[in-house]
Amino acid sequence: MRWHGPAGSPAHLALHLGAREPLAEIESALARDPVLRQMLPHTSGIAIMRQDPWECLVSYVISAFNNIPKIRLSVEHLARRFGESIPNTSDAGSGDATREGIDGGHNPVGWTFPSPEQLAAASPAALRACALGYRARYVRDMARLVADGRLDLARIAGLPFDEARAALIELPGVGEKVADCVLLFAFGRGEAFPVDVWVQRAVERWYFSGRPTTPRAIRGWAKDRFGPLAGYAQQHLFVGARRRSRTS
DNA sequence: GTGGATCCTAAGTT
DNA sequence: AAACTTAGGATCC
Repeated sequence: MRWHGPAGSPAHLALHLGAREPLAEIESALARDPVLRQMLPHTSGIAIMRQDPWECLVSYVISAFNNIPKIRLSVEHLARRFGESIPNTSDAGSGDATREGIDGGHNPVGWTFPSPEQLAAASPAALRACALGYRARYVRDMARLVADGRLDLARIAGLPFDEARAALIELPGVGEKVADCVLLFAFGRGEAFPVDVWVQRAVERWYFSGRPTTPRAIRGWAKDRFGPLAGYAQQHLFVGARRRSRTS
């Protein structure tokens, strides 16, 4: 992981993990929604992380049309092959309970996530060896954009929501869903509501009485309904939908 | 119960 | 708008 400040300092770790989020307050607000009120006993405790924008961007580009075990594998490969080893790391964190619905934990303790410069310098063949498939080109192209100074994620972070979203969507491999993930998990824009297949199914089933809808319509609906807590609502719906789908 | 071949699947984007 | 890489999971011998 790349930290915003002094590596591993408790304050920045807490920020990264979303540990300072007022979860009780957030969840009691969400519980005004009947669907979420019923869901919360099963999903309580979700915190939205504040990820490094670059790591977040790459991770979610890799996530498209992919499955979670393989996403983990790819991120781990990237870190091991192109990142820097972190000396003197304890194993703290690896045995921790998984924070589902959140991209944390994809990068194993032991290596930093590679910088844009490190990935820009990687050969296409070496990137392919990270099991990225056709996404390898997206990762390399984005790395070059940042390394060359043509793309400034910190600048985008400061733009108004819609402008930042539009700028992200310009990037190779980034569509609306991935852009919303970066807005939510890296830029801390709580009004972002990433619509993936799970969330779409959940909203259609639990709010639209089974009527098919478009991701665009769902985003508009979510913004109206949940406002600045849309991202949190999305996480609870995502986790709830996935838990329900598993045989148990 | 185990091991391997085969088929299907997957946090969307182009 | 059909096609996309490829490891993992499911199913079936």
